[in-house]
Amino acid sequence: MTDEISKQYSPKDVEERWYKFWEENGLFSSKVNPQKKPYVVLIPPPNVTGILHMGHALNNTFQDILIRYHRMKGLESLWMPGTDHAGIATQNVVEKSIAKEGLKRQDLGREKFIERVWLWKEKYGSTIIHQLRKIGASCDWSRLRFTMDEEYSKSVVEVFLRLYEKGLIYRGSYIINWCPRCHTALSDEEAAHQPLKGNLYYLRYPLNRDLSSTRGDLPDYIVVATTRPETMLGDTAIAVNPKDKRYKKLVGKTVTLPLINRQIKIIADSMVDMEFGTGAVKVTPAHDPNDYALGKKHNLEFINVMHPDASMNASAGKYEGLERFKAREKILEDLKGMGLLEKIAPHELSAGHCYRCHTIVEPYLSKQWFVKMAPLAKPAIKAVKEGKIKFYPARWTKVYLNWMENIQDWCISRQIWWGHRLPVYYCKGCNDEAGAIVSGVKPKHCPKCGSADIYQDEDVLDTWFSSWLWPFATFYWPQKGLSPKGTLCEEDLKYFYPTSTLVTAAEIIFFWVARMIMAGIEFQGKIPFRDVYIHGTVRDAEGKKMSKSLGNSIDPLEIIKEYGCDALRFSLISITAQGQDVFLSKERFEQGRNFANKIWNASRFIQMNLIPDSVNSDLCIFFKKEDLSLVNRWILSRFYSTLSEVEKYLDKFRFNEAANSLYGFFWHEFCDWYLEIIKPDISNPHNQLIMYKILEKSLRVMHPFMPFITEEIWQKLPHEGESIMVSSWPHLQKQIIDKKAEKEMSVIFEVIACIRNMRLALEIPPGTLDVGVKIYPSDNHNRILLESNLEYIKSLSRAPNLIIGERYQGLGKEYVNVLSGMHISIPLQGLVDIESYKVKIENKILKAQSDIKAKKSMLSNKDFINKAPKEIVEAEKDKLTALEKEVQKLRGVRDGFKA
RNA sequence: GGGCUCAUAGCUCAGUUGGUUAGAGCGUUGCGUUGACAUCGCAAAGGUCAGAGGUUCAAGUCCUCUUGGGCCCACCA
Repeated sequence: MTDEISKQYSPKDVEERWYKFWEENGLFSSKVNPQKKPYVVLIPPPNVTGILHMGHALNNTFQDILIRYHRMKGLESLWMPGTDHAGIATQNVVEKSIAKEGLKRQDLGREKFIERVWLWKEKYGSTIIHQLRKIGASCDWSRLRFTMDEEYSKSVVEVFLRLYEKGLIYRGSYIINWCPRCHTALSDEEAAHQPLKGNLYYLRYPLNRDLSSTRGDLPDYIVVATTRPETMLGDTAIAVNPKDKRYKKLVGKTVTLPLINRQIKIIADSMVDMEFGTGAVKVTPAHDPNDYALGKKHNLEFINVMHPDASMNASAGKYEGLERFKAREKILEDLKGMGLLEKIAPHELSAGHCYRCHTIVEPYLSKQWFVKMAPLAKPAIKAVKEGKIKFYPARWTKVYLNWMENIQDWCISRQIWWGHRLPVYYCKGCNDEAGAIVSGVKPKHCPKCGSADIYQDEDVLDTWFSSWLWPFATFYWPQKGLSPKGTLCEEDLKYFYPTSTLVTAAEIIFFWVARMIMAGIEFQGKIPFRDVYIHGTVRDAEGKKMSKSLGNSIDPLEIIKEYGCDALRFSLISITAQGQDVFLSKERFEQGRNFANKIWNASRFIQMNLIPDSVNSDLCIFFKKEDLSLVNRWILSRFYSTLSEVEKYLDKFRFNEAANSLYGFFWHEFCDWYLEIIKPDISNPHNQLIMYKILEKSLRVMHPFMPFITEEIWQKLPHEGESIMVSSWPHLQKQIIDKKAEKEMSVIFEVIACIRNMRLALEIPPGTLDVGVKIYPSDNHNRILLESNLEYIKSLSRAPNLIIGERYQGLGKEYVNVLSGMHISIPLQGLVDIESYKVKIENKILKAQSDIKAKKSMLSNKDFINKAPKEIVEAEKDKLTALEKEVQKLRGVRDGFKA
């Protein structure tokens, strides 16, 4: 039967089989259970347009580890999954898809277009949900939500109404970020500022001499500097700093705006930076936020010169119809022809780009809906300051607070079709846009004039206006009773909210995390989660962000195909230090694959050597620790030490440390040492029991990291229960941690390493060379070595026969190596390179002597003796003694060479 | 302009509140396969912890500055 186990772990069928088993047996699902404490993680809902990339793989592996870990620890673990309707992104995708049929959304009309989006969503929207299954995500799929679900939309409307009633939602004309390609307003966060190589254009605006009463000592022009010359068509003033001597005389004068020939005033305002450009700034109140403020303050005219697609409109005169950058060229050309273009200087600037299509956004005056944020931010700041919500790593706290303390109002209306329609209506009869009717349902009659001719606001809400409700809208708030999925809305909310841990990337702290905290406190009166773990960004080997458009991405599904899911997960986790960016190359996944294979083969070895009934549970419980051999006590101790570390690291979100701790234990301690040592005596009942126990428990601890291989092996071993994923996390038995045994084993490792070194250094071929170990009678190493049954070394190194203690006498004439407390010797006849070995010993002596010198000077320092903790001082003293002893022995060895 | 972050072995990176001889993976070199695993084992070489100063009995770790990368925020026309 054991012959059937393949020499190599092949993940393919294993992964599919067990995932199906888990899902079909309902092991992912969770429900209200008063007996247990809940542990809840909300998935950052991927966009329905999403395709699984490495960032998802990393993000969701962290979450799955936490969920599986806490589930095994006996908590009611819920990983709430779902997708985001991603307004602009999805609309763009569908627009592209209908473009293949030669259609624009306007050709279809709103209703038909939305139908197409839903069709698209049904067909492709769950791609990423299926892909998440491939990485082993143990989400409760029965609870899957979508931010455009009918029920979810009710939460969105409810929130809008409540905020409106509180006076926190208002409508107004302001300068917003406008994406001319997507045809919609964007929030400040959605307009990502990126450096741009541009120019600073110096334009001459002719001064109106005829209106001045001066003697002609005025210049012909006032020169303004701008990066966006096309907006000059909308200029309604020029501003200078009142302190600026250069322009003092000009304040109050007028200029003729070239090309348009509008008369505009020169005004003074302290907002103007005298250092920049010429110190005179053109003011375009409808196309720049600063100018807008100036316009309000100085009562200027607001002239919008662009259409929503950023082509010039009628106010642009003869430039009407030109696209903004074409208009720029033309205007510059014309100004140049008129001698009004003074110079062009290269200028680095930063401009907002649409985060969906990367078009340069246009600051644009338009009527939009906003949420007043300051009142919402206040308690959310407090919650974090009081430590109710903690960020890991902690430095993100500052980023969060800094943003929250300077928070701006949130533009929430979007001029697209795919999304939650604003619950706002207008009466055609009144024809009064200011008299908006905010209502959850369409009013039958206008409250003012009684007209039934009522229409809904065309705009939809920002996608994030639904995402920020994720922590409670997923539990159907504010609904009561039975949900469409058969869950109890209020009970669920009460039990699962607040959630436990949020795992996400830094990019969406403002978009999502901060806003969820505000919404949670505002609408539930409670924070939405306790811990926020912010992980790094996945980058390629050159440090570039992995993205499809750059063509540098590594497809996680390809990696799963080639190396297996557990390999993908383990490699990702083990190389990702807390909060640091990850630099990935394909080779990184070999480590995970190799580890999986190691686990596989160690298990295979154990299964091949496991005697039936030797590990039944009766036997397991009734053994006395003292009866166990040193190596068994040692491996038990190391297991529980490792377990303790893994728990400590997981609780602190130091996933890589936890993974590496496990890796080191299982591979280098359990496989390399323990299994090799017990191999010759593997049928010993104690050895049988302990090797099985350590394997089985290790599998459980490794399960959250590598769910598939651990399940596959666990099922083949004697086990209780239906699946490792619902087995219990090993209980940390601190009393089994045996520092003494660990120390004693380290002596043995030292002896063995020493012998191996000697053999290699002396180029002794593998064989049956006798090695003598002489132990000083007074030294307790004697006991350790005798007890440890060093015979095992024979099989380990395939080299020497070891002779211990008295039998050493007369065996070899020369000592060739020393350890504290013992001499190890090999007879020298016939050996080759003694000279090089002597050099090595000489070097060792020199090193030890220099260490001694350093230690002595340390110990003669009164401050050290007085101020350092006693243990440190004692330890240093011991070290000095040991070093001195070693030098003495090394000299003995060196002088012992006579051959 | 403000803030964050990084610089440690040939490469990619760990290193927790300062306290043994600074670690891992990959790579390199040497040795090793008759029954767990060559996706393996044993070992070796390789580091003035970016530079300068400071605090301390003690600094890779804390502070200041410098140099060189990366990121975020901000209304520099």
